[in-house]
Amino acid sequence: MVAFFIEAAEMLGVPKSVAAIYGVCFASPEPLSFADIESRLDISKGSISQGLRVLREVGALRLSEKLPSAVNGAPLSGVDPKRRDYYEPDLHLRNLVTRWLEQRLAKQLAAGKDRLRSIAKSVPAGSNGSAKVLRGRVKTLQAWHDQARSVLPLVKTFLKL
Amino acid sequence: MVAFFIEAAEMLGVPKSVAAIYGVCFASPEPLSFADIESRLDISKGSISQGLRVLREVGALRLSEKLPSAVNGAPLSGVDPKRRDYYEPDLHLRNLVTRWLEQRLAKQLAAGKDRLRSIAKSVPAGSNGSAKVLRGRVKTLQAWHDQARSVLPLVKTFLKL
DNA sequence: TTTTCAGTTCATTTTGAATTGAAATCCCTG
DNA sequence: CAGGGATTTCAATTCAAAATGAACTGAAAA
Repeated sequence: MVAFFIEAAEMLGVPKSVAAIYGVCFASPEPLSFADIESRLDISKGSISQGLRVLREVGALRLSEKLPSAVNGAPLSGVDPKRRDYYEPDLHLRNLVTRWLEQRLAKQLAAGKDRLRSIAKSVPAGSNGSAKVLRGRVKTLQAWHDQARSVLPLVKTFLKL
Repeated sequence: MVAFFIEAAEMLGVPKSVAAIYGVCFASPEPLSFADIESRLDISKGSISQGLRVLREVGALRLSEKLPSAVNGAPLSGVDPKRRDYYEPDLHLRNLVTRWLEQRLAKQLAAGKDRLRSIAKSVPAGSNGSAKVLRGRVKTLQAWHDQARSVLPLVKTFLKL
């Protein structure tokens, strides 16, 4: 399961450790504590702390209010559970993906739009061959860019159904 | 223009140098030689050579058969053009994007499918709370995965119009 | 044939993001 | 409020991907 998330994350440019943390939490029926994660993942405390922060910020994990019940009779080691935070996945992958699209794609597309505008302005106006070619190129870029922007909401809509 | 491509590339996980090379070629009305690229980009020969190879392999650039005509009266420096290769952008951006989707996304999604299947098999069958939760999680994952797979062709279609 | 130039290769270096680990901080509890 | 464990912080380290550049290849020119 962890591997599954790591692979997916790699493709989206999310650090492995973050993916792994989300992975173990997602794969656990009971909320996990910091220590639980540490013991399952062979990752430094520092990374875990940071990873948890990111995941909380993004809304991928949330603090579970109810303490994990001692499932299967296992009495939850000897530690006082009240002193730890327990994390569980916030189960709307949908929202995660949407948010990701929003952040990485939408932002970049917006920036690109401005840049393209200024590029367009700087293209020579002449009617000789070169100028024509260049204007054509810019047009191509703009067309592609517009398409990308119009696909975005489409995808978002689709993922919501 | 180069910056535009570099930004886009960063998001897709393409090396900067490669994006830059494509950028200058895309931005030039005349095909460019190795030396032209070198002079415009402050990038080492090695990187240029490798970048050109990648871009050729991917079909993003092609060798131009016609030598660049001495445009604007500029007599094309003093060098013998016959000894150089000249590159011009080839694939429509559309196709580039499609190909990228095909390679990175489609491949990963296919792999994920198998992995998910084997995950599903390994989930305990019991009817206690934990088992139920776990089965639910796997279901969620599968649903999400299916959605992703169904969005892909949609996007491809859309980008073709 | 020798020379010269265009381009390639690949071992090495650089770079920057991810990770670590140890010190600092927080906060519960006696 | 002191002690101590849980978490955070952040400077230093690691590590993989990317870039470099010197040595090499091969083809054309002299």
